[in-house]
Amino acid sequence: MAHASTVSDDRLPAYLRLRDDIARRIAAGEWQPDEALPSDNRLAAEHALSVGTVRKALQQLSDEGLLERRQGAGTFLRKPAFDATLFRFFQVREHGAEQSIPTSRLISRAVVTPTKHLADTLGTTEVIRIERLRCLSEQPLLFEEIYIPQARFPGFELIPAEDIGPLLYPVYFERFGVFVARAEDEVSFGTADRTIALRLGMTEGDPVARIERTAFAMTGEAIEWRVASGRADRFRYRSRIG
Amino acid sequence: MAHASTVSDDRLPAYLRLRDDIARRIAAGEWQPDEALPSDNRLAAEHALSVGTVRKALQQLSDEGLLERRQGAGTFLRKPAFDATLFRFFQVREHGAEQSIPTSRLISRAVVTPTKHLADTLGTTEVIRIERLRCLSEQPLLFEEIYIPQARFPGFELIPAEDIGPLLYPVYFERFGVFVARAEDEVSFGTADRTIALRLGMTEGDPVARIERTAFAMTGEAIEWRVASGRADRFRYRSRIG
DNA sequence: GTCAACTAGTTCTATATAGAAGTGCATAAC
DNA sequence: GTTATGCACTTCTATATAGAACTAGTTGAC
Repeated sequence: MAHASTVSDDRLPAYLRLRDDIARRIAAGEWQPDEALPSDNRLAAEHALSVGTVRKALQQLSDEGLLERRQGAGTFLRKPAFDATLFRFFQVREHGAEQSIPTSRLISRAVVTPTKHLADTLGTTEVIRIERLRCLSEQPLLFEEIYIPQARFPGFELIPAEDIGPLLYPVYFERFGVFVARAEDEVSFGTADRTIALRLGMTEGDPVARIERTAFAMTGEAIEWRVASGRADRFRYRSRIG
Repeated sequence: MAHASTVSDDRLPAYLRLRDDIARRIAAGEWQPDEALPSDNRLAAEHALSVGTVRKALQQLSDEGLLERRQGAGTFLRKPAFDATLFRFFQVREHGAEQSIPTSRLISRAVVTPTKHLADTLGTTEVIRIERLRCLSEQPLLFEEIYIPQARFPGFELIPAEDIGPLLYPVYFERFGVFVARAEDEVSFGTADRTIALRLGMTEGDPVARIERTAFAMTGEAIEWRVASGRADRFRYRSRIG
């Protein structure tokens, strides 16, 4: 097989080492979304483990949301539900209107030198800066500055803009194998500076809501830092606790 | 034993029925925080199940955060970490100051007739309304209106104010056996009306941040609805996703 | 008194096995 | 053609067992 470039700690129990191994193979793109993995029995035979141990590893990956186990059918790679979990804020509060996904427009992409705070959180001094504007029915809603480490996303600034959809995390995953497992948001309130006012079509000093987000990979390292600004009077942020 | 007033569906697998049974006994206060539950072997014998099945039930409760399993020591009821999970917003953003828990002052408690929206979410027409003001070093920070169903919290309005600490969820749990398992927050920005401005010592029309929270019990029913308002310029809300 | 060794009891890991429950496809019946 | 039936295969449930890893208290040596 020899599919593992790095190897789990030998002192870890077998089911955890198997979990890590499968997680790596998922990240390496060995299976496509909705494609069935080998069955419990096959995996047990291949790894010389008992079925119970294999089940324990797969169950954990299923709990973590990477896999989906369908009784009678098989174990499938789940296509990450990015929208539901990581892109659920900023619903426009119209009267009866249901939330629709805003359109996205890339404004700029460039390699920049980060501030010290940014360099610390991303752990590198070479980052790519992305500016993006989200609109809903032609109305500018949200202006985003996004920073990602160049080492993990080589050539991101060269991807044709039309290949980048309204959501970035799928792009991270499909083109760079980087899976966003967790994120931390921080919501605060402020006023529009010159550039934000320009982008959002407001006047300087108007109230804006700001979301600072740090996104983490499964390994725990910070993968992205972004700050999004939008009109405060339209802002609505939902969060589930527990 | 006969400790179960209601009983799980017979069609459910045994490990789930056991999980429900133990969850009920926890809610009924059968064990104190940090007190050890019976061992896997004892539970297996008492319920005429195998140890593996018992372990599966306890593991699930451990995943849900109700229990804590310590190898070699036993299985313990976890004291709910209310502060960390459910009361972590509204940090004052001073320069180097670490966050400290604000003091709380109850302003009023009364049985009121709810609005239609409120009656729908709480599922009753008899609710108790609580007004509360949170301060940090004498500075008013946050004004809260809290609504709870009278049926689940009978006599809450009669509890001496000095018996109610700075956090409500422990009171819900200890005096009424209601455990807040989950909550949904919704953050938005607006302007201060007359009463809010009065409570918070600001002038009418100043920007305020608003957090609407619906809290749910383990059974899934809504247990509390509250709206908290605070100065927008001091506001900072943290949220963890994934 | 102090410290080490032992011990009973606990959870954790791993294996093996049997059958139930569900899926998807091929084949047969009509 | 359409509908059953059967079958191979999958995951799920439940049991049993053996030993490892760990905890907390007791006993014993000094």
